[in-house]
Amino acid sequence: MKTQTRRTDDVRVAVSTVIFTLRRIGDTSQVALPLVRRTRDPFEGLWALPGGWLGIDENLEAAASRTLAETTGIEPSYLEQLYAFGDVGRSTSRVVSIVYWALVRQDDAPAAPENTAWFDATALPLLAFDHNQIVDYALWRLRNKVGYSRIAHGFLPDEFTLADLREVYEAILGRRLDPPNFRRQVESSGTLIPTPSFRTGNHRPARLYRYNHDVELADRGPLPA
Amino acid sequence: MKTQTRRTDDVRVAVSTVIFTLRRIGDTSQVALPLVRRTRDPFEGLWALPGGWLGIDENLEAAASRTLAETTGIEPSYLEQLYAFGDVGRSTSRVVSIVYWALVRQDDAPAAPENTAWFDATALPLLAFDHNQIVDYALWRLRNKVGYSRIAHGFLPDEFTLADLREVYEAILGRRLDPPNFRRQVESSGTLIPTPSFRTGNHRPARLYRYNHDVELADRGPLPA
DNA sequence: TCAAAAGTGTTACTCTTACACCCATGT
DNA sequence: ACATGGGTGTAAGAGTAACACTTTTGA
Repeated sequence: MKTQTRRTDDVRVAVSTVIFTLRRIGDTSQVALPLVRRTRDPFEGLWALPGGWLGIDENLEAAASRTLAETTGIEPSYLEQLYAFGDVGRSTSRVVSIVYWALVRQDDAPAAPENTAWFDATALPLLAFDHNQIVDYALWRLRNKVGYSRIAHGFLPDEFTLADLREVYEAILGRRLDPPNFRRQVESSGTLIPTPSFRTGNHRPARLYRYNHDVELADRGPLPA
Repeated sequence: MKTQTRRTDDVRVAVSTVIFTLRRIGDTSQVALPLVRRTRDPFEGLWALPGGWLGIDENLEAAASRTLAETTGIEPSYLEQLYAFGDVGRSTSRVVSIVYWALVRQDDAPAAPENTAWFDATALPLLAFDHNQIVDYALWRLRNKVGYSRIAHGFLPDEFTLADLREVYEAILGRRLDPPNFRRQVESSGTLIPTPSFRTGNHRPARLYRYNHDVELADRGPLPA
């Protein structure tokens, strides 16, 4: 057969990662992500998700961690597989991209390396490949997951106030939440442990909380591997 | 470097599919899936998910459809990507498996080919590779998805009674549902269109319904590709 | 007429939402 | 003292679950 001249071995595997963080803009927060400017042929000059080829002795998640570290210089606070993209037409050669999504805390993020910049996740330019779709899908997953998991923790330091936590939710969901109801919901979930400390500021001091790591909160699904 | 002797090109891509159908056992239904007996070296003799190598000019979903057709001889009523498994140790050579899961209607399923058999999804033997984990994860997704989507339709013919539909739910969820409450829930969802026909049987005739394909029911997520 | 599934009605209970109101602090 | 965010109370509404009850058929 004619098609036998191109074999299975010609399919290459890449790993890319959608890395989310929270940026403070004025009195509110917004979801941001780092992109890398392409310096090679397909889509040269356009912004793209950080990624690279899968090493032969490297697990998928390890490859995602590696590209993440190369881009942001830090460890992710959360990392999960998003989807495998492998349509024939999505690149000039045949590439199957295993895409991960991750959360990082802005605090411990050093300056972005050369050719890397952070963008507002809700107002991206035209990206290389099908990366606009991929980011949209990752954003949808983030918004969805914040509703039933402790994913917001990935944006917060060890100790935080309920207002801090609520601000994370508001930035992800893109809408304001009622503070009294929010308090009761997270309190009744049993995932927060109150500390003896308060954060003092302009007004009444707010109690600091930390996450209860014992409560696994049915993090949804017998996550494979 | 030493590791440069084995390159990215040595990673091969396979596609496997978890194919669910409903089998009638006595007066109840159970979820079943086809497995293929391995005839080659890694795990020879054990049962495994149907699958094969990704063709160079073949989309991921097309590869899943192909292996599905080779195993069951029919088109799936539903097909969705499950997860990409790619740990270094999961096979003797380096293989990244893109796994799909699918639904087929038992009616139009011909006899299983050589070396293929159908198993009760909740009582599987030891399978090759990490396929037990994979099936567990697919089952979890199926049970989860039945709660918020019209996935049950994938097991039913065009016209069906509310008892038929409820039986699908009960088989997937593994528990009995209250018929009156079930009726109201599906009726209020607006996804069903009553037909003028009834199914006559031993007792009071039951109205036949069909799915309303206009209602997209927020099938959860800007599913990529 | 009787068994059994089809289908309707009703009530209790939980969860969500909206919002009034009090508390404690820095200025 | 007062503005402001921290924190409590409460009541209306939606959604869920349990179950009594009526309807319609074949045997």
